[in-house]
Order: sequence, then C-alpha cells, then structure tokens
Amino acid sequence: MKLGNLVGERFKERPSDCVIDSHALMVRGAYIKFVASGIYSSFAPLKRIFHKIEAIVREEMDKIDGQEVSLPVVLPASLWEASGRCASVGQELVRFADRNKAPYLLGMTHEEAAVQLVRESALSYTAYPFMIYQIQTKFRDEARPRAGLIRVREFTMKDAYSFHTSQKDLDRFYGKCYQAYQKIYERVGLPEVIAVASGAGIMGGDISHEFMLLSAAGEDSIVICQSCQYKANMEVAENIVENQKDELSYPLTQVYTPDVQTIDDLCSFFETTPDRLCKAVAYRKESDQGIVVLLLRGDYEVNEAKLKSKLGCEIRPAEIDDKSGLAAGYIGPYQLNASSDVFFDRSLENTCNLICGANKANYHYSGLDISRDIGDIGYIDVAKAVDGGICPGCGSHLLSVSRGIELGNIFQLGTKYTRSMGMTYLDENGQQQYPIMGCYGIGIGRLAACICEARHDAFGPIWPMAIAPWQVHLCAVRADNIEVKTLADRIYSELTNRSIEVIYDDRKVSAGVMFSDADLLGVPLRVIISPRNIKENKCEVVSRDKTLSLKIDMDQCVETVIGYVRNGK
RNA sequence: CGAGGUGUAGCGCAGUUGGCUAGCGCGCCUGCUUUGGGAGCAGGAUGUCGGGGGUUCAAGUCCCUUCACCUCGACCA
Repeated sequence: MKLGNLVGERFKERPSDCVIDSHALMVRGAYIKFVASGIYSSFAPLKRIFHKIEAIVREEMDKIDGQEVSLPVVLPASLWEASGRCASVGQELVRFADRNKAPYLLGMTHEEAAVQLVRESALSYTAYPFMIYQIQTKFRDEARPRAGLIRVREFTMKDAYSFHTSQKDLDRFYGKCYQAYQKIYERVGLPEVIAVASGAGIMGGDISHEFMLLSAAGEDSIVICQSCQYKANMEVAENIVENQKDELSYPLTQVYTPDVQTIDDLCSFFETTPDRLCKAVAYRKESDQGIVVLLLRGDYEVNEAKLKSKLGCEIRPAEIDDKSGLAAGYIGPYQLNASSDVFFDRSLENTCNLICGANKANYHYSGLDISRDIGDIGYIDVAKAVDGGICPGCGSHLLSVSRGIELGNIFQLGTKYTRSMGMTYLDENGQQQYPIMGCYGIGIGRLAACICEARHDAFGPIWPMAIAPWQVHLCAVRADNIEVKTLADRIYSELTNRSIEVIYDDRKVSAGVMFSDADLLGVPLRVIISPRNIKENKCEVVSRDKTLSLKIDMDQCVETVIGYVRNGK
C-alpha cells in the first residue's frame, strides 16, 4: 500500500507520559492510539504485526495438535460460580448484569468456558488427549495499567487448554508445549526469552513456567543461576542460607536503645552489620485478621508471595497499635506476645549472638541464640532470594536477580476445573475419572511490545522480517521527478505481483521526512529510488538494522530484494 | 486503595503578585522557492484553558468540588 494513504499521524516528539521506549515509539509511529487507561486502538501497522504473530502462534499450536476454537468474551457468572472463582477472584474480574438482571462477567481467562465446551464431548478415554485453543480479546480490570502495551486491561491473548487421562500424559504434552513456546519466541525474533519456574496465582495447580524477556522495564523479579539451569520467578525462588554458629554464644543481655528502631540505626548503634540482627515483620491475615510475626535475619527481605502460599490466605502489612500487644520497632522472638503466630525464617538457622527487639519500647537484646533462648523450633523459607545467594539447583553462590517481562505461561492445572465442573470420562475399566488439565497462555500485544522493546534504536523499531508490518519499504526520493516516479511505480508493482508486502512512499516530501517515517515503521528492508541512483542506473537496498547497505543495478533490484525477503533478512 | 504529579490547539509546552484580543515550537491548509536524514519565505485555520460551582469590576491564574491521565507503592495469568 502507499504510505500516503496510511492513516495515523507520525510525529517526532516523545509523548510526555511514555516511560518506556516501546510505548513512545508505538505512539510516535502511529501504531497505537490511547482510548482509556490500559485500553488502546491499533492502527494498520500494529494490526499487521498482530496478524503475523498470530499466524506463527497458530502454526505452532496446530503442530502440537491444537484445535482452534472460539469461546465467548461474555460469560454467565454461573459458570464461574461452579469453579469457585467468582468469589475468589477480585476486582480485576468485570461483573455486570444483563437486561434481566442476570449476572454476567467478562472473560479474563477461559478454563471454565473451555470445560463447558468439551464436557459432554469427551466421555470416553478414547477421546483423549486433546488441546483446544483460541486467540481472543480478554479484559482484566488491572489496578494499574502501565508502559503502553506491556500492561493493559484489554488485550489479545492466545489461550490453550489441554485435557489428559494421566499425569504422565500431561507431563508429555506440557513438555511439547514448552518446546512449541520456545519455537514461537524464536520465530518472532526473541530467541533470548527464557523459561522460569513460577507460582500458580489464581489459576491453581502445581507445576508452571513463565516465559520471560529480561528487561529493565520488567515487572517481575527473576532468580537465575549463572552456573546451572536453575531459573525461577522470585515469587517461588527458594532461599538457602548457610550459617555458621560463632564458637562462643554470649548471654542474652537487655540493652537500652532509645529511639533506635531501623536496621540502619541498630547497625550503627551496635557497630555491627545487618546479618547480625534478627528482624521482625508483622502481617495481618485477611482470613481471620490474626497477626503473623515473621522473624528473619536483618539482611533478608520477606517474600510475601511465599508467605501467602505458606499461610494459604491473603496478607497485608499489620498496622501495629496498642491492641496488638506488639511494640512497634522493638519486636523480637524472646518473650513475644503469644497471641500472634510466629514463624522463623531459615536465615536464622544456626545463628547466635544476634541482636533483636526486646518487645518493649527502647530496648533490645544482644546475644540472642534462638536454639538456646527460644527452644527447638522449626524454620520455614519465606525470605527473598538474593544476588549472590546459594542456588537450590547446584549449590553454587551464583544466583543473580534480574527484571523480566512475562510473555507467556504454561500451567499444569490438575483436576481443579474438571472436578468442580463435573467433567468426567469412563476409563478402560469403566471407572469414572476426572480429566487432568493444562493451560497455556501468550499475550499477543505484549509480545509485539516486547519485540519493539528489545529491537529498536533511537529512530524507531527494527521489526524482524517474520513479523514486520511490511517486508519492504520502497522510498521514491523526489517522487516529483518523472523518472523516479516511473521506476519506483514499476518496482512497486513488480514486487507486489511477486507477493512481496510493500509499503510504498511516493509522497512529495523531503528525503528527511521520508527516511524518518521509514525508521518509525521499522520495515526490515528499504529500497531507495532517487535521481542520484538513477544516474548510475542503480537502486539502493538497505536494511533497517544497518547491517546491509548496497547499491545494485536497477534491473537486479526486484530479484535481489525477493532474495533477502525469502531469507528472512 | 495509599502517596505524589499533570490537565492550556492534533503533539510538546509557556502563560509572573488575578488585568486588555491566551501565546510559542512541531504538525495542518494555500502559494512560491527548495529537495539524500524531520527545508525556507509569505499567508491561513484550529482552544468549552479537563468539568461543575464559588470569590471578584475582572479568573487559564485564587477557593471548593469533581473527573481523567501519569509515576511510586499495594494488587496482578
């Protein structure tokens, strides 16, 4: 198509509310148009990118025997009541009533709808296994959309659901899907995406992986071992601490510490380091409003995700008042008010001579030896893994913590949904069984944004050939020159006739404008027809990533370009 | 939900202790000149100053209220 007809205004100034580059470039290049917080319309270039990504996703899903289906966006609330999620999921689920006041909701994930679709169609074990998938709009009323297309409320997602008659078969398929995902990220131009072990979140289930692009703009923390294959989301990363007890355990001694509350203050007061402190953090459980006190070594942070899953309920930081019986800033394990649940983190195992709060204002203890002073207690793992920490996989001290953007996930769901929704089949022995499920998601828009985030320069995105909105950007520099125009028109129609996707710029604008717009559109191959080139009977073929720049004879132009396109240049 | 910030033309912004017809750059339209990295000159169009209420002779500016958006946190497949 001709660039002059492409609707959408490109401009050079960076929009003030864009924090990350992919967002700024997508606005500047007229890929997206803001509609409301976390809600965008897409212009043609982005829609074309979506089509290509979706085509790749479809191919890879079909290769592992996926069947594309379509599930509704609007679902009756009763479907989610059956699984229990109507109650368990919070405000991100949009609920509304139809004209008859019947409750409905907007699908944010489709396990229930998937089970509902196939429930009566797979009554015999011979129907298994199978996988259904769809590519569809989801709506999640996120508390805080951000970063352009990275975190939005309305988005397109490929979601897939597989059904199996044994854990072994689910394991097998899970592995195939894992590989299919890696293939997808490779094909769309992000081979550096890694898989990390993750938590279940609202999906429920056991084993799960997230596919992550390491990026400073990421919202997740990822723990990676530099020496083995261990990779995990911070939410589930095990934290291992190996302490050596001092030879001498000093007696527990109360010390007057006026107005010394923070870790920093304590360290300077006692002239010591945070690892010699026993820190206390208090939470309130949402389930019964009970207080939980967590004790951990002063140089570690609480991993609230791990704590939540240990407690099995939501938590929030406890506001410490008089009623709680806790002395804010001076909480310690020794003679702690017994009305709280108390947990000791692993980081305190095998320690002595610690400093801790004395449970009364302005006093601390020194010389704490937990096994001597508190007794024989169990330790749990609720601290955040740290840079340089011990790897649970290989035991090296080579853990590093990075930021990452989640580009997809795969879950083993077990029978949570089939059981709650009464989906059964008869096995070889005529026994009624619940199928075991897996589910697999990829956000299409977020993937496009991440490709832009990972593949751009100061002037615009550098789209990989496989997903670029067009394959070739044809520039007729000085289109007012009849010779240029005639030649460029001819090249355009020849390339188009050979099924090459060409965006053709024959506007009567200066070269600067033309090239800047081309940079913003990020098309991988650029062909330049200009009076200067025509004089030598040449045309120019350059790549957006600047790795290729050649002048070739005009009559070889079409073949050369087609060659590069086919090679995925 | 907590804390902070911003709303003035399509975009980026200025607008002082309230004061005349609300400006600048980019973009847009017309004409002429230019033409290999966002051209020059001349002319032109475009504003409920986020909304509502108030104070005042007078409000973009002060007060109250409300909405939207952004950032950090909380939350989150």
